[in-house]
Amino acid sequence: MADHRYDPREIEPRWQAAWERERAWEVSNEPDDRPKAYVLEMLPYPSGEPHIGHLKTYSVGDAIAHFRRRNGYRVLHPMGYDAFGLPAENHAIKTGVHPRDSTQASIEAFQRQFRAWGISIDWTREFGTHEPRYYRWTQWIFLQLLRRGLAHRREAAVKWCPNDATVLANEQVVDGRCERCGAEVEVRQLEQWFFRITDYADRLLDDLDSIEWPEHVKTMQRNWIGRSEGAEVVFRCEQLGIDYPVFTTRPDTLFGATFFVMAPEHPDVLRLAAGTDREDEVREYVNHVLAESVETRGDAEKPKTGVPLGRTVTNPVNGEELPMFVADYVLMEYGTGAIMAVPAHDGRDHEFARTFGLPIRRVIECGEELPCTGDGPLVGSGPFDGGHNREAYEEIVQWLDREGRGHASVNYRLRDWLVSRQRYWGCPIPVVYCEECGIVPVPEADLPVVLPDVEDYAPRGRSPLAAAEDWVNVDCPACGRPARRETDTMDTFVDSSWYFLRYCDPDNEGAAWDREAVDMWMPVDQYIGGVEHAILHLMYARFFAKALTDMDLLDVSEPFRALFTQGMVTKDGAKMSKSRGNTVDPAEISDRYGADTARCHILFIGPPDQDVDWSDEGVEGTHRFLARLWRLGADLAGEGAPAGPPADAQGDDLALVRKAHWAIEKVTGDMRRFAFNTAISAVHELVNETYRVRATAGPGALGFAASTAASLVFPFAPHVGADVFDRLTGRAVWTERWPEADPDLLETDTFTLVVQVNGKVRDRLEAPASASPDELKALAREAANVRAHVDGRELVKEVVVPGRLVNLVVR
RNA sequence: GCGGGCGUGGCGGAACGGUAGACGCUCCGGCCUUAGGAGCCGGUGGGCCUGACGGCCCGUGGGGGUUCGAAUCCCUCCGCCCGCACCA
Repeated sequence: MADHRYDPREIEPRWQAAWERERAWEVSNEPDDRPKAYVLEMLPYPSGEPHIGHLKTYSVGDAIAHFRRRNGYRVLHPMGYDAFGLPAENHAIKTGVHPRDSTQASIEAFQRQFRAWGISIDWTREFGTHEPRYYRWTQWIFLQLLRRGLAHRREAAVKWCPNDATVLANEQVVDGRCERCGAEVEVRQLEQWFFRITDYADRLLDDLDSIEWPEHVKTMQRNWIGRSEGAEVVFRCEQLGIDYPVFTTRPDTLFGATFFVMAPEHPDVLRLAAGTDREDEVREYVNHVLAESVETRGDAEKPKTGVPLGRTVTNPVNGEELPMFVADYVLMEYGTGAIMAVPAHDGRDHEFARTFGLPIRRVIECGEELPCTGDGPLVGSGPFDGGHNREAYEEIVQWLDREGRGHASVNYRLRDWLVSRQRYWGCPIPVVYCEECGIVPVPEADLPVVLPDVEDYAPRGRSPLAAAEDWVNVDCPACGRPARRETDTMDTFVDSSWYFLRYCDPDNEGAAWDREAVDMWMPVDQYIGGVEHAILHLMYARFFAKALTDMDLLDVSEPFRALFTQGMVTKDGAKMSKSRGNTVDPAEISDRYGADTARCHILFIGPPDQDVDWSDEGVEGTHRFLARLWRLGADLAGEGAPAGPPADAQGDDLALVRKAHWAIEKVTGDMRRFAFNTAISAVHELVNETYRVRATAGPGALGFAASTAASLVFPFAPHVGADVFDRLTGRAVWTERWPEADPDLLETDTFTLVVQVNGKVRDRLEAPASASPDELKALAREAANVRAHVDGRELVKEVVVPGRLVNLVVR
């Protein structure tokens, strides 16, 4: 007789040991006859202990991995750590603990938790991105990009975080602040390493149509790439004999241009003003703007400022001389850093014109007040007058092209990816600077360039690596003369842009991956992670896949075929944070209730793609449910109940067997659409129903219902699922084929016919499933409560929905 | 400002255009028990009529529309959330 207490502390380690012993989740690279499925959750950044968000991500991913396995797939489900990064380094600055040590401690905490949660991971493929055996190949990829011209070094105005003393990628600046530490970001002119992600802008945009991603994530990526079609138009400054091209999306408004504006960073601004009476004023203005924080500068609400340059340019379409200005609302990094201003049809130009008393000339009759951006016939536009602006758009572009004054053009918001970081805890950039040879790549045979130990991690505006003199000074690989290593490290997003490839072949010492291994497993069939990576990581990884494919190192230009973004876990409706004191520690939950309860509950409380609120009361309910299932299984097993359904079940037996098949059908459908919350509800129903007929149903039906519940709950609560299934059947549920509902048992002899009169429910009655529409109508008309609403009125229509309802329309 | 999403009981949430509120939490009642914070069974949107069985009305943010029938589709307004934002 079983001990009748559900004891996860005994059950969970026992099954975890069994899975480890059997290497249940390991897959080899030897092909077999099963189709492959690569199920991957975004790799964790190891900092401290796992939080509740990790529990959710890996609970979702594990449910998918289990479901695929039991549907006959060979599932690759690996784990690793995104181990380089600022937090470990900042911690090192504060405490003196080497980032490697604090990172290692955190990795161990993650490993412990993931094992305690019973996540089905192939641990043989595990690695951290900070290990030389991994980052050797990150460096190798850098060299391949360098060779193809996709990595290059250039001076540019870049975002600088004064607190972290490093440059940042555009994507890491949020509202003018450093994404990591919140400090206001400055702009600095520095020479840095970039990846040419902009070369891939169109493909990054177009290929979104080929992948199964949430629409809102695709939209975010499209907006970030920000493709705009328009024209480049050349305005000439006759005084200096220089042509200034501008980008515009509105060539149709060219006759409405009344002035011309350049960005303060434009290299010609001071040169243009030189010698005019505006020279001092311009210099002062430019200095003032450059000192402004990105946040202040970017505020669209603040009043327009600017200074005349004392020069003019010629409008190519009508020969008009337009006064030139410098103003901070024009950005150097977009278009050409200069614009034609059409105050009648652009809000910002309008505002500027009003402030400076500049002419505003309407060129489109759109029937609205100025400034307007609507469509209509052109006016004041010379030969183009009267034509609709949409058509004039094309005609004007053609005219510009013919005259050699412009051409159709496309612009992107996307910038090249700035990858240098002046920080210690990252992957060293494998190049050497030689006075004779310039930038020299480290020979592939000399990789990895191992990150040296240093004493002082504090950033001083240059990488802490610069202090490691022994390491920095090397012989030039090309000419052998003394040279110096690059001391910047790579953005950690580089590390995570290819890790999913390394999982396919993690131990390869001769190459980043074996082509066959990667061709076999890639792409990732189901990727799971937080929506916070919708732009950064997901864009960079797509770029890498495309670049590597172009280099013939890979066959898949989209790395993640399907993406699932899970919502946040909140507490009391608010984001969890230590400062708010509303954190829920997943380790504490799984210690108290068991990992199954923790995992199952986080999936049960709401749709996994939405934000869900954690409640400490609610988790008791899930624990109760699992305990009920376990006790049911233990009791029935103790009574020797067979797990097979009775051959010709009747009465309660039949009803219960049907309920089990209903649950199979429901859970299977819900799994496919990631509706884990309703899938778990269906198992609740099956367990509840089994208890209800516990005294009257036969052991065969009861055993079948309980073992089916165990089988269905396994993807969410694998330990309980395995234990109950084993007790009832003696078999390993994880090797069992996912159950299939018997269509005959999903059908019933009768159904509840809902009868409506004028759309309102007036009665319900049991009707034979085989009844024809006419028979259903007849039944409906006879229903007692229906007659009270129908008698004495004219029946004008009868709507029949077979198997569901009849609606009688009366007047 | 532009783009996307959401709004359902006391709470989390269910509902191919077809029984609104599955399942869980909470609360209430019953059984079991020396006891029960254990377990098992039942009830739990609001209002009204009825002794009872049962019945009627209202109800998915507000208003309007399409439909035999709308939480679901369309229009409009309100509120909340997310992304982008002086991008020419």
